[in-house]
Amino acid sequence: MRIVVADCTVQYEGRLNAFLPPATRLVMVKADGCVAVHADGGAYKPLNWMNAPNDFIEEEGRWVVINPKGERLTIIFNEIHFETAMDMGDDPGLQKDGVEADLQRLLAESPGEIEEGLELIRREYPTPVGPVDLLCRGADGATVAVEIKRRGEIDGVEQLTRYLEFLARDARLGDVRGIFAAQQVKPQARTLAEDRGIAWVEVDYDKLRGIESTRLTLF
Amino acid sequence: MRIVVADCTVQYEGRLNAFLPPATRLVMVKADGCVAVHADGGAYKPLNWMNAPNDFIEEEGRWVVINPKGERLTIIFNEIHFETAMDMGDDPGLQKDGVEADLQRLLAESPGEIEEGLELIRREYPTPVGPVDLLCRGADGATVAVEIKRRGEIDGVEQLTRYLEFLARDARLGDVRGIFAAQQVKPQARTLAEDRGIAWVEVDYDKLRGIESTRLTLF
DNA sequence: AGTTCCATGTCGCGG
DNA sequence: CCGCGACGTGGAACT
Repeated sequence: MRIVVADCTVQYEGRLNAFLPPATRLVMVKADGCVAVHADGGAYKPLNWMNAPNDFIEEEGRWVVINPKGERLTIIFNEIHFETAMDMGDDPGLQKDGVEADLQRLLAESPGEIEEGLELIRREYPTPVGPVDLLCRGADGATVAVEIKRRGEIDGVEQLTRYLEFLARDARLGDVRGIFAAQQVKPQARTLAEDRGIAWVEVDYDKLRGIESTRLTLF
Repeated sequence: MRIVVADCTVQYEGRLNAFLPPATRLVMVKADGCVAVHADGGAYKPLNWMNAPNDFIEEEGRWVVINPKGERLTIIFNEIHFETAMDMGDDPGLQKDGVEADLQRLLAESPGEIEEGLELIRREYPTPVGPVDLLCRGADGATVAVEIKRRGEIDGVEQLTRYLEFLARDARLGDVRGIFAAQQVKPQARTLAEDRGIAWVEVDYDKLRGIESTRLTLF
């Protein structure tokens, strides 16, 4: 990784055009060739950047970075205050727990936590407009499409609505209804779901993880 | 801005849990108190971060960063390879051209580029579910709602559908139809639009900008 | 503060 | 390689 702190101007021409007037900024070049220009504030996002892979033209006081799509970043260095480079080696990467995939897996193992008596038919049931997270059978005999989100917002309800439109056309499935399951369901999403006859339910991730660990202990 | 290059492990507990095994990384602390942990690769996004504002507890070989929502980032430094700090001052900020607002402005000036004979009634026409980008009159006399996106995807069609539902109830507007305009319209968005009787069109930003510069030259 | 919507979104997976 | 959906989405504008 290479780090330069300098007074510079920056121009980006690509998906849009953007320009940075002269000021002191940090320019970071990573081992994979990506470039980021950071101000001393404004969260983790750089003011300007180019993702790898890049062609890198280095001239006196001027860098031109071009990617295969023809986007171009030009950095003009007025004065360099500080510069260093170092080798950091590969990174083992980030381990995550608690994303939507984890939630879906836990609910597939315990569909009864969504609704009493619910049983899984299959995960990722395909439709022409995308896969239904969980296709289930309800205690009432109906086919139940479950859409799972970490945060339940209006577009999740729209998504489930589209699935239900298509599932309803499939005579083999019989009666079809929908359940919108999320760790948190926003008020507007509740309203829209209810308006469309879709049930919604908030699920407790920690409780599900508890159920899983109990199950793993048993077997 | 403060920069530390160190062998470290990092843990985040908040909206999810995430863990970084020991490796050499760059830790950046900006003047506003935000923290970012970068590997030497993987685009501009840090592996882990905390946005400002933060409480910052600095102990020997260990930083704990806590935000008002109770999310927590813990960095344990095994070995520090390099450290520096510098004052970079305020940044004048980024100037952009070519975002959705610019596209909307250009299309408002040249609605005929969306459809032959189209004339603007007004921009940001209000409805109870949000403003319609452009409300126009078609050559056929119909009222035309235009939704503009840089990249036309399925949500944009949903959005326009909601507007059309409301506009259709307003008797003063007469016949109402919709056009989905974007620099690029994705296949699924095309399909959904056609299914709902909504026209879609791809527009050329550079051509529009050419038309504008011609117009500015003329007057 | 809460909500909505854009973004050079980025990222990862599957066809 | 493209399409599609999740993301600790972030961030800004507006209520």
